[in-house]
This record gives sequence, structure tokens and C-alpha cells, in this order.
Amino acid sequence: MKESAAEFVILGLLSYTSMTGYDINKAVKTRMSSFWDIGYGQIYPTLRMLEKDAYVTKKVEIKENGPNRKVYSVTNKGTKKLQEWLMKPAKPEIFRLEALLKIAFGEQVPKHVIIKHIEELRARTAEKLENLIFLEKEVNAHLSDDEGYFFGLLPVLLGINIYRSSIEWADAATKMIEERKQKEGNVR
Amino acid sequence: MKESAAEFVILGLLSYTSMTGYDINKAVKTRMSSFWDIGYGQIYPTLRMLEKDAYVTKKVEIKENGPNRKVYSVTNKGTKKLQEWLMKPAKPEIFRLEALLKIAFGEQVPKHVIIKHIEELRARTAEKLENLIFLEKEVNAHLSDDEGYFFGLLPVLLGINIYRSSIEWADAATKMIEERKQKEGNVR
DNA sequence: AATGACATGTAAGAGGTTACATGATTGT
DNA sequence: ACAATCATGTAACCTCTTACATGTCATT
Repeated sequence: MKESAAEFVILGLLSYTSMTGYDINKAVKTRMSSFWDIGYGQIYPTLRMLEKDAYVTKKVEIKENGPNRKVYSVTNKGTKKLQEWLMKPAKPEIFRLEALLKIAFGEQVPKHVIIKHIEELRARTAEKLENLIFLEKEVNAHLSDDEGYFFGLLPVLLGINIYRSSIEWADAATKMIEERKQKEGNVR
Repeated sequence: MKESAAEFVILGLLSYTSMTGYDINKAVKTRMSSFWDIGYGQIYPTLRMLEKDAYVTKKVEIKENGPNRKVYSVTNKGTKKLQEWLMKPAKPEIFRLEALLKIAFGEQVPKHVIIKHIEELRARTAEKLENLIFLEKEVNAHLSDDEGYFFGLLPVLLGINIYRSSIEWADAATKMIEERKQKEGNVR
């Protein structure tokens, strides 16, 4: 038995409420995209495996046209598995920022290319920040009557912190590059 | 041919100075670990491919005992390839923070488990932050006589920003958990 | 009439990690 | 004497992404 993180993403989400594979995909994209992602290529096969090993059960809603809707729920065995995983130490963080790779080698290309990479990174970040701020409000509204979302809020808050400081960096970095350009211009 | 980021990490590092595979590994670990990582399992095979396609050349230092030292350098063709890649838009950022996955599902386990995850995450982050602060000083010292490291400094500054705000989050999150009124039911 | 949301899935391959194998040299 | 660093590499395995395939229903 493997034990990839994808299993626990699914088990964890199902621990809130029963869902279809489609729902799981949506939930991951809206609620976890700032720190983890999985797609259908992982979701459907993993769901089948989890069911085979009795960590989840499914209820099929038969539809004459189109694919049957399959609603999955965690079992006690699945909850136990999730809890055991939760108690083990987490693996180290992995960051892959291709944009920074390009920025780091900026010496090799004209400055405007790098400024554009920074701008694009900033734009992607600003968009994610907006989403998280929206999510934060939503969760906070929920929180007053349902404490069950408290822990889900923490990663959102970290994301907001990180994205905010990334945007500050982007603005400072752009300035640094432009000021450097002026320096060289004065020398000539 | 494929075009994975690993190639460009290597090409980019070699654009500063000629290196062995071992050196590349070290350089990645010390200078890029906050936004990208590759290991020997990618370095040696990629180096061979790059050489085959004339993007790099190698000079072999023969040693009677142990493996020969192979020093790689970029060719003009390699520099061109790197520049072309640098001008293309970067792929979206990927963050994989298993710790946050565990924290998000904290409802399922006693709160001390989650506090521990946060503490461990904080410790890992603090260590990386120290490394980056050290790196920053080193690069800044270099920068006065060699402008060639300027762009390498930018990712370091982002890392410092991100790690600092992560540490602030960790402290706030721990407090939030400790001060929270515990509801009965889900806690073991 | 078109778009987007709902809903299922597979197959191939790219990308990345880990464990293994080997051994000299340099510093404490 | 022991540990760390220098130095090469492979093979198996796992993980993840991408492209494909199909079709309904609700909204604009």
C-alpha cells in the first residue's frame, strides 16, 4: 500500500462531507490551491483504491443519460487512517517557482524581459490573494456558528501573508532593476 | 527533445562558470533551494543529454583512482537555448506544503498535534531564513565589484520576505489555537 | 445557439525521488 | 581513527500532468 498525499487530501475533504470526485476537484481548487493540488488523473483512481480498501464507501445515483453520480463518504477505517497520517511529521515543503529561475538568470537577457516576468508573477499572485481574501471572509462568516472550519482558516491566513509579502517584493524588485538601469545610463 | 526545467537550471548555472555535476548539485542546494531543486538523478543524465546535443562541452580530468572529474561549460548554442527559454513566460508556481494539509484537517486530531506541526514548520522555515540572510550578505559583498550576481539576489530577497511572514504566521497561528475555546465532540 | 457547469473516466508519458554502488582525499 | 567532502553514476519506483473521450443540463 502506497500512501501518497493525494489519498489524504481526499480523505480529509470527505471528513467534512460526502462528495463526488467532481466536488473533490472543485474543493481542492478553491480551498487548497495555495498549498496543494490534485487533478482528476489522481482523484478518480485514488477514489477507486480507497473504496477497494474500505476507507471510503460510495453511493451511486443512477442516471439514464451521462455518467452516474457517485457520492463518496469516509468510513471509520478511513478516519483512522487519516488520523494516523495526521500525527506523523510532515514532509519538507516544496516550492517550484519557474519565474524565479528565470529572474535569477536575468543577466542573460534584456532587463525588460525580467521586469515582465516579475509583473506576471505579481499578477498571478494578486489574483490568488484576492481569492484567499474572499475565502477568508467566507470562512469567518461560517465560523461563528460552525467551529469545524477553524483549522481550514489557518492555511488561508498563511497564504494571505505570503502573497502580500510577495507583492511587496515584486514592486521593490521592479524598482531595483529600473534604478540600476539609471545608474548604467549615467555612466555612459 | 523534451525541455524540462532541469536543463535550464544547469544551463543557467553553467552560464556563470564551468562546473562538475557535483558542483551543480551544491550550487542548486545553496543558492536555489528556496524556489527549485534537482538532484543527481536529474543532473547526470541531463548533463549527458545536453552534451549530446552540443549545448555544453566537457573537459575530463583523468584520475587514476575514483571517478574522473568532468567539468562542463555552456556552448554558444547552449546560451542561445537558455536565452530563448528565459524569454518565454514562466509556468505557474507550484507550492506543496504537506504541513498545511495536515493543519487544515486539524479538526480530526488533538490540538497539540497541530501545534507541533506548526512548530516544526516554523523551525524548518527559520533555518531556511538564516541561510538566505547569510546568502544575501555574501551576494551583497560580491555585488560591489561584480554586478553579475544582481539578478541572483532578487529570489533571495523574495525568500526572505516569504519566510519572515511565514514565521509571523506560525506564531500567530499557535496563539490562535491555544486561545481558542475548545468545543467538545471531535477531540480525542 | 453557445457557453459553462456538471459528471465520469483512461492512457501515456514526463518529471522527480530514493536507494544503491564505489572510492579517494581532506580536515579534526 | 573518524567524519565530511569530493566525485561519479544507475535503476526502480512513484507521482503528477496532459490529452483524450463522452454527454447532459441550465443559463444567457
